[in-house]
Amino acid sequence: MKHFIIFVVYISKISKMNFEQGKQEFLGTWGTLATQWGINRTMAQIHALLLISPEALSAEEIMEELSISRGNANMNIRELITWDLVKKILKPGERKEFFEAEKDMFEIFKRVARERKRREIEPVLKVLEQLSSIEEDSTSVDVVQFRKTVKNMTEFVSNANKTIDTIIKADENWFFSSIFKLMK
Amino acid sequence: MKHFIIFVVYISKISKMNFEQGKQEFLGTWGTLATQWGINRTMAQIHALLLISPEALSAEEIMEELSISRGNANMNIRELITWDLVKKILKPGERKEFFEAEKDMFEIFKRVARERKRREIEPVLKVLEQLSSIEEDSTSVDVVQFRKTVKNMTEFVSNANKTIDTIIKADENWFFSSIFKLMK
DNA sequence: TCATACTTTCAAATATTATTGAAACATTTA
DNA sequence: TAAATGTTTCAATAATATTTGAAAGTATGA
Repeated sequence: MKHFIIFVVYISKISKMNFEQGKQEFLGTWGTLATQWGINRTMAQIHALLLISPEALSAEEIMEELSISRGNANMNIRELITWDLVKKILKPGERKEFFEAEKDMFEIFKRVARERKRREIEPVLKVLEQLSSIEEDSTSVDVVQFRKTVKNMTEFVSNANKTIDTIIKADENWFFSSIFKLMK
Repeated sequence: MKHFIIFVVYISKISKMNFEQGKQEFLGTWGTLATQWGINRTMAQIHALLLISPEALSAEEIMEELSISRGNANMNIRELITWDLVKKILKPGERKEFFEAEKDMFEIFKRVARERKRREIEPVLKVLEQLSSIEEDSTSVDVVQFRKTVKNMTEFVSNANKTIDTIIKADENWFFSSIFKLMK
């Protein structure tokens, strides 16, 4: 009996979702996902909120909707702006700043790719380059395997880097249709 | 003068790197990178250590080399095994378990892609699916924009998911050469 | 079966990262 | 210029995630 009730509650929870619940679910899911991606929860939630918002929102409205502090909101909005995912809007006659998200998914993807490339891939390539020039003429298996690993990794990361450049320049339809042609 | 000395120290640091230093730099860099990717530092360092090691290593050797505790080593080795990046080796006559990493970079990339797809993309698709069925026949701009966002996102994530499937099945040379052909 | 050699678990300690909120700072308007 | 209205900063605090290490668990072989 107990299990039956739990089951009914569960079903009604997923099937009778209204707008407000759907919205909360969306913001929450996006936030959780972001955590796994090394982006912080709040930043992702603000972005998600702006994505589903037809109008640009003020810092106040964002704080209110997500129940977060002024400082937190400010920091993460700024960060979203440096990622080029959100822009500041000044409405004529209003003194307040408003914020609006880029809404095209492929565009979002490309901007995230560009930022991650800059922050992660490029520094790694620099280190790998340095490592390929260690001065050790030992022929021990350790050194040999180290060299081999560094070489393979450099090659791979450098190819991946070029691939990302391609994607960044690509147009969505062209990109996916090219990829899907490759599948056959 | 002070700056000159700092400069010389810096240059000698990057140019006179020997094997031991190079190794530490490699382990450290890989660990840092992993943090940004939502993977923990130790897991990445163990993987890196096994990558540059010509022989399979025991838990003891891993603990020793990375100065980590037994529990930590064990947890992260197990996690690497579930990601299919490391496998257990039983040497005949030895009672101890040894561990060995997959060394082919493209293979590593594919296995990480497979795992992340399973852990991140698929759950998100499930949520998006649910969200596209919210019962709200309001025609408010909010609801309209919400529907639009969910629809676009579903489409994009689903294409990305298929793309990852393609990559997982691909062979390295074929994949990169196809991508590079697209660039022209 | 028991001693031994090894692996796994998990609660507590530690380290890391995110968040708050009040104060400082900046800009606009009367 | 002062008051009003916003924005930004940052030290303190809270929340999360990682790590330790001792104890429990397991498999091996004499």
